[in-house]
Amino acid sequence: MTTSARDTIASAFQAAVDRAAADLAWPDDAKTVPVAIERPADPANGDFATSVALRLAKPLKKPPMAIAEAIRDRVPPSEMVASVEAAKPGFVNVRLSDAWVARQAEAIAAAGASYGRSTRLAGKRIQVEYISANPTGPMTVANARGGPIGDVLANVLAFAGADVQREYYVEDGGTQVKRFGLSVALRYRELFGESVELPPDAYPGEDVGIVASQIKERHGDRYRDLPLEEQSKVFAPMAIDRVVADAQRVTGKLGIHFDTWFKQSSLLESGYLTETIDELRKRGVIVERESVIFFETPEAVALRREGDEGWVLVDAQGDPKYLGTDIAYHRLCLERRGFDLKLDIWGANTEYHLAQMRIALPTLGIDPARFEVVIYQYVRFLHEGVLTRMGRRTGRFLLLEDVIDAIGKDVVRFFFLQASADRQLDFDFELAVQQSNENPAYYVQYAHARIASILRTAAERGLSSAGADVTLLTAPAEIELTKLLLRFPELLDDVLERRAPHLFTVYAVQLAGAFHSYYRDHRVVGDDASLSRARLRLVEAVQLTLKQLLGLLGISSPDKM
RNA sequence: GGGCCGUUAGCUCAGUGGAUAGAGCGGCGCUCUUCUAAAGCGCAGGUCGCGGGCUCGAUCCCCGCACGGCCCGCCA
Repeated sequence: MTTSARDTIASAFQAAVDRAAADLAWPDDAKTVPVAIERPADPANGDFATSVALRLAKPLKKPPMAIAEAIRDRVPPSEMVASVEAAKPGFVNVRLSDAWVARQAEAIAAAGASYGRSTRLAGKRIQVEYISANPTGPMTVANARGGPIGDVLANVLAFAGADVQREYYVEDGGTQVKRFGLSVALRYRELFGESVELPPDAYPGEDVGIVASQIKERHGDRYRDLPLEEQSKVFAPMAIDRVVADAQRVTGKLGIHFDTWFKQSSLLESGYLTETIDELRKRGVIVERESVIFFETPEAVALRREGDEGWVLVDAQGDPKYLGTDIAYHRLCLERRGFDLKLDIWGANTEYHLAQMRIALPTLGIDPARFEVVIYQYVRFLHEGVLTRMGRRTGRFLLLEDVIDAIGKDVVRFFFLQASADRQLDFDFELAVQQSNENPAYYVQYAHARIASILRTAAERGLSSAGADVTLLTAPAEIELTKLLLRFPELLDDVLERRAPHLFTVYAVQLAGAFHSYYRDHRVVGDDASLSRARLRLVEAVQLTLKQLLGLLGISSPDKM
């Protein structure tokens, strides 16, 4: 269980403001001003600061510096704080005590694998659903982006004590699947020398042909004389099984291991969609026109474009449509499967669907706060020198597995987690291969391996950190490095709060850089045995933090490189 | 027509109201008889897309515009 230094200082600021408010009889509206804590960019301004005095100046009608001084004088004394200052134009700056910081190196190293862990989400059951690519083709770099994002968020939630289930939703029940079956059937016929014409909505990718050949290898001409429609029906599930098996292999290569591969077809077979529609009907949000079942509320109507027929849940043939199925699926997870929260990772093209879901789920009495979605922008790739959107339906894509095989899972994961999900990514395969040895992922791993090397050397010389006196850590670089370690718990809070796993990579590079720099200038295993022990303890803390980070990122922590 | 995301160094990107805007790669120049040079240090490189506004203070919030991507299906 780890409380961040930031939280501790924030409480101190809050206490100081509360006391000032009481002592000086501040009016009530002063209490609405949040006591925000920030980290000054310039170390000359200390380690933490609050600008609350500047914000209070107007409601209190007093000069900000006077308010800052009043707050400064009421910050409770603490062994962790070396100084509290009021600074122009009205900041209150706190500097941590070097001695306290140095002692944290010991605390961190002693915490071991529990460093950063908390129980704040204990008892919460959370399903994280990610990737869930249509089972109609191989995993591409485009749909892979949700993988690391979802996986790392799942890791962090679990690290904070949540009971997390990782789910891959296999959408094997829809129209696209029928098309896929048809495309495979046509390719199957082609293998027997028939000349076939692909309809415009068929899948053009070569992977379809591969599935067809696999079926032919396995079953020969057994299905050759069936009518096309029959072939499509027979081949669709076979093809999907193959694709799902591939997805399991490829996600496994990425270090992603799902707890459940939930089939949409099982939901449909269970009758839960019908039951859900009945419930929606009871709640008065269903209309039927010409045998088509629509979801309809004033909000839904308002969102529709002019001329739009409505939101179809089930068509006139009785075939369930995506919105209908997805409402039932989410209801199943939140009402029957017992999750307190469902966190989905979706691609950018689902924006409209998300708006629909946000309207539909509350009509079933589901608290909207229990359904959260992280949307990520698309990955484009360089195709014949031009940036192209990937799409299986266009047959233009870059296979995830090829990329993993070429540059390794650690680099792939790191790459996807460097940019915020909001930002579109461009992937240049050639460049990625070319630069795979000059990669920030290696930079971070190398720091871990270097420390392992130091520890080996120490062991050879019979030296260990046992009984280390970390108060000997007084060099500025040692204090700075330890302060950086103290940011790790803050970072966990930020990643959780913002659902922003990319913050980990940014910090990891920063921490690795600080260590590499320290390494050059400070001999860890040296002539002075007590100083060596203290420094060993520090680098153990650094290594441990790196290991926690890499573990959360799902990247290996090598002892040798 | 409406909506969502983006626009920061040559390139890829951090920085979600604070004090002098950062990193990696690329460029130039240094540093290995050393606990791992997959590293370190230095230099060069910016009208934070443009124009307004709110604010003591804006790369960050609001409005407008431009550019790029995505969405507005009885596809998923």
